[in-house]
Amino acid sequence: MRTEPTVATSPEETAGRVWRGLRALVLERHERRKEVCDALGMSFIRVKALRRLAAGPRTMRDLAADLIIDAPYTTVVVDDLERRGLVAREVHPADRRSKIVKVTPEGERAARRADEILSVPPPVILALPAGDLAALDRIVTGLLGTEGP
Amino acid sequence: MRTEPTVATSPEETAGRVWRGLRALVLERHERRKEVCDALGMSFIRVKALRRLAAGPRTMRDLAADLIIDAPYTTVVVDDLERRGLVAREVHPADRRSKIVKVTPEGERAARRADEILSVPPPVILALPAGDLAALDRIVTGLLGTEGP
DNA sequence: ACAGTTGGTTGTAGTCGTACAACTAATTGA
DNA sequence: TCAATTAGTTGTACGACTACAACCAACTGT
Repeated sequence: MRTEPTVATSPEETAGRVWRGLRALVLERHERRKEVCDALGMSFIRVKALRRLAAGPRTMRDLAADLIIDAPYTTVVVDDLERRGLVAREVHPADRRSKIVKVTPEGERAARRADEILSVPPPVILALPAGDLAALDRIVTGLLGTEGP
Repeated sequence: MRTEPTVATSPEETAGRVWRGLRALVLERHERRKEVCDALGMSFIRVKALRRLAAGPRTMRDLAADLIIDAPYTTVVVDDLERRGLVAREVHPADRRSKIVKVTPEGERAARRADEILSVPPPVILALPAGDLAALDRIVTGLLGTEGP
């Protein structure tokens, strides 16, 4: 496998180019937000909330922290999802102030649908030679592993 | 260099995992929008407009197409950038209806500043082994090349 | 027991972006 | 020449998100 630099040699420069490239790929060429929002008929923050909740029930407080939105707006978002029958609030057994928000079966389906849309890789990635795809897979997995959760 | 799949073997599955990983990396872990907006004191669409114009003068119409916003809002955005002294409108020599928008020297500086912020790669990418970084560079460059401009 | 804190809700106000309608000025084509 | 089109501007209305203030109910520590 060729590993010579594409243009520049300095690691900083290369890393910068790689990063700009990744941003272009994800943000400029293959943004799927509109697509999911249209498909589910809701704003992206609601989609994010739904997917987050599908990953596991959470309190309002934790959901707010995950989405980086404040408590009042979390109420608005969850109210809306609840009205649609996609999530349900339950009182926390150990703290009656707190609510645990769970996805309903229908919410589960909607979240999975969103995941599917967001997961569809752009054709260029699918068209990658097997070796490159495997290398990319290994590197990206590593990049995610060495960070946060 | 190891090229064995990280988990699954099917190319579709691998491509899906890679794509989700790239999205997570760019959108969830290292979103720089807020940072640039704070630094330049303007909304992200204005930053986008400025960077686009810094890449070369354009008519209002073309700028609107680039940013995927409608004509009236383009006027609002360019008005704002012009009030800040970052861009200037000139009448198109061959069509007096049309305006050509150019960045001023100050606009040029602001755009470069935005580029710098957006280009700073996350530490994990900088920490990549030289071989992986080179491979990533080559693959990403290829991915961008096989698509649009 | 009770002051202080926390989880959640309600309401209000402001910004940002989207979508139209309506208009002027300039250009184009029959 | 003149109707139709195009480039840009102005204005208006709306939805989505942000940020506060104020509030209630429930919990905590002393």
